[in-house]
Amino acid sequence: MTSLSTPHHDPVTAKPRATMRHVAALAGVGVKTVSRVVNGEPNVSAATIAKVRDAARQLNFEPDIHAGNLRRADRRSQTLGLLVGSVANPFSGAIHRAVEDAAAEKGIAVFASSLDDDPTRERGIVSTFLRRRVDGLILTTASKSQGYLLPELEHGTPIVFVDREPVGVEADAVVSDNANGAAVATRHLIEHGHTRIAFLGDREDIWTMRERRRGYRDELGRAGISSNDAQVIGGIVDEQAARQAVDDLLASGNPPTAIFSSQNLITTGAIRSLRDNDAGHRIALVGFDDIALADLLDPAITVVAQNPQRIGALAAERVLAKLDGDTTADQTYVVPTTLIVRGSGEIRPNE
Amino acid sequence: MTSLSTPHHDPVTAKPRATMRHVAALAGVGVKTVSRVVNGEPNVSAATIAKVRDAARQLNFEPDIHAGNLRRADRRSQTLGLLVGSVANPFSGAIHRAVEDAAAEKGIAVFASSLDDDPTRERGIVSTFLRRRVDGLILTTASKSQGYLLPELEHGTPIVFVDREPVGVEADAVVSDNANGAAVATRHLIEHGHTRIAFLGDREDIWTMRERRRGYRDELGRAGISSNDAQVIGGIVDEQAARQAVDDLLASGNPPTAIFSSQNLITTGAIRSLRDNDAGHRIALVGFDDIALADLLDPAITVVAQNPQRIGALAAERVLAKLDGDTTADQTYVVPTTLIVRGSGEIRPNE
DNA sequence: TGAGGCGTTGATAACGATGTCACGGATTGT
DNA sequence: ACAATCCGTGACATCGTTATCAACGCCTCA
Repeated sequence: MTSLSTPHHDPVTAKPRATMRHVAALAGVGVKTVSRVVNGEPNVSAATIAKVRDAARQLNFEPDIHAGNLRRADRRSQTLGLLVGSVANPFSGAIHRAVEDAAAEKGIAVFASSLDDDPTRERGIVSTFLRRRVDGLILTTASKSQGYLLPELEHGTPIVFVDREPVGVEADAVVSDNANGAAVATRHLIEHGHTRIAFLGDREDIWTMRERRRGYRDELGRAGISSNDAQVIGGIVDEQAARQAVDDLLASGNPPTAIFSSQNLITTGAIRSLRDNDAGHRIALVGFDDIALADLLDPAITVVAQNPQRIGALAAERVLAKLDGDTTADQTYVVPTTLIVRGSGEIRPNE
Repeated sequence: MTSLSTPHHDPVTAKPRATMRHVAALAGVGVKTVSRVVNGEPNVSAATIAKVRDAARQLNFEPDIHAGNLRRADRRSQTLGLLVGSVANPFSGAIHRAVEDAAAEKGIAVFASSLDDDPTRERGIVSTFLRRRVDGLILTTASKSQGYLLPELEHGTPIVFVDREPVGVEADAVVSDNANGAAVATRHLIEHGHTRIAFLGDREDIWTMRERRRGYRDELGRAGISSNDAQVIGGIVDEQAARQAVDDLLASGNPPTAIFSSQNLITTGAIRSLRDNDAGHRIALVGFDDIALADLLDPAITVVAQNPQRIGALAAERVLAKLDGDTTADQTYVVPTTLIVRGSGEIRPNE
C-alpha cells in the first residue's frame, strides 16, 4: 500500500483558489493596489483599476473576508449571529427574515440557529458564533442566566435579546407585550361572560410563559374572579400534550367554559381537542400568537397576535446602530400585541 | 476640536480579546502548546493541559476559527451556505432546520439567506458566501444558469441544489417529485369525475412550476382530456393574486369544476376565494405542498405533500459526504410526494 | 528653477492561528 | 551502558489580507 491518500475533495482536480497575489501578478501590479481596487479605495488610476478588475474577473477572484478581517482596523466580519426558537417555526422565521433584510442592506450575512429551549444548546451555539467572530448577536435564550456573556459585552460586541429578557446582564431586549397581551385576552373572555377560564402554558422555566400567566392571573384578580376558578396547566411541551391536556380538562368534573392557550402549538393542539370533542362551538378559545389560516377555521380563532417582523426589525436595528457607535442606554423594547377577534373568543358560556 | 473620535463601539470600555498568545503567557507555555490543547492534539502532558485550560477559562478565550483556517491544512471554515426561497416560508424553514441539524452534529454553522426568486440576489448571496469561504453550498436558484459556479465546483467546493435543478452545471440536486406529484393530483381529480380542471401556477421562469404543469398536462393527455378543457393560469406571484385568479375563474362563462393549485400561497389564496364565493363545497381543490391546519378546514384540503425535512436532510448529507471525500457521481435525488386525501379533492362535479 | 505637494504605487510588517522542525530528556531494546 | 526511539515542547515561517510608510514622478508656485 502506498502512502497515497485522498483525505478530502479530490486533490487532483482541485484547482487552487485565486488570491490577491495571483491577481496582482496577472495585472502586473502590487498586491496593495489590488486591495485598493477591490475595496474601492481612492487614488488609483483608472487604467490600473481596469487592469485589476480584468485580472480579478479572469481568475474568479473572491477576496477572503476573514483574512482581511484579521488585519483590518475595524475587525468587522460582516456577520451576525441569530439564535431563535427554531428556524422551522413561523414565528422564528418571521424574525429571521426581518433580521436578514436589515443585515443584507449592509452586506452582512446572518448565521441562524435553533435554540429548542435547551440551555446547553444556547451555550454551544453562542460559542460557535463567537469563534467565528460575529459582529453582533441577536439571541433568544433558555439558560438561567446570561452572565456568561459579560466578557463579550465588555469587549464591545453588540448583543440584543429577542422574545425573552436576559438574566444577569444589562442589554437591549426586544419582546412582545406578553403580560398585557395575556391580560387583554383574559379580559376579552371575561367580558364575554366567562369566569372559569383555563390557562394552558408552556414550560415553567420559559420567561414568556411566566409573563403571560402573570397577565392572565392579574386580570382574573382585577375582575374579582376567585383563583379557585383559575385552572392553570403548565409544562405543555408540544401540540400532542396540549391536545391531551384539553381532553383531560373536558373530561374533568368541572370543565372550563373558556380556554386561554399561551402559545402557538398549544393553540393548535387545543383546537384539535375541541374539534375531537365536538366542543369548538361551546367552549371559547383565545390563543396567544397568531396561526396561519386561523380566520378560515370554524369557528375562526380569536388570537392575541404578536409582531415578529417588528421584533426582528427592531432587534436588527439596535444591533446595527450599536455597531455604528450608537450609545443609547440599554433598555427593553416592548412590541405591542393585537387582539384579533374572529369568533372562537366570543362564544359565551352555556351556549 | 481635538482628533479624538469614537468611530465605533466605545474604545474606552472595549477590552481586547484574548488570543493564544495571552493564554500562552498566562499559562507559561508556548503558543503552539495552547494550540495543541485547544485542538485536542495528542502528546501534551496532563499537567500542561490543565494549566492551559485554566488560563483559557480565566481569559474567556475563544479561538478565532478563521485565523486558524488561514493556515490550517484542510482549510475548513466549518461553515455552510444555505440559500432558500425565503426563511419566512415554512417549506424553507423545514429545509433549513434539517440542514442545521445535520450540520450542528459536526460543529458546522449555517448561513441562511432568502432568494425571493431574484437572480440578482442569488448571485450576490452566493458571492457573500464565497467571500466567507464556506465549506459547502446548498442552493435554491433563480438565475437562468448556474454556470458561474463552475470555477467553484472545480475548486472542489461541494454544491448541492435543492428544490430546483441547476442549469449549466453538473451537480447533485435534491428535488420533489414535481411532475409525478402533479400528475397524481390531476389523476385524483379525474378519477373523481372532473374534466375541467384549472391549473394555477407560479411564475413561468420557475423550474418547479414548469415541472408541475408538465405533470398536470401529461396526465390530462393520458386521460384523453382535450387541452381545450385545460385552463392554465400562470404568473400568480402571491396569495392575493391567486384569490383574484380564482374569483375571475368563477365569474367566467365556463368555470372549472376542479382546481389544482401548484403552490403553497396559491392554495391558500384559492381557499379564500372559494370561501368568499361560497364554492368551497362545490369546486374540488387539490394543492401542491401541504399547508398548516389544512385538516381542520371545511372542507379539509387535499394536498400533494412535499417532504422538506427529507429534502434538507438529504442535501446536507450529500454536502457533508462530499466534504468527507465521497465521490459518488453527481445526480438528481427525487424525494417522493404524498397525496393526502382530506375532502376538498374528493368533491365531484355538479354536486 | 527648485522646493514643496500631491497622486500613485509597492515593499514590508502584522493580524491570530497552525504546520514544520528541531531540541532535550525519558524510555526502550540489546 | 549506549544507541535508538519516543514524548513533550517551543521557535519560526506561513496562510491572505490590510496598515504603514517610503519612493517616485509630475505639477504648482514662488
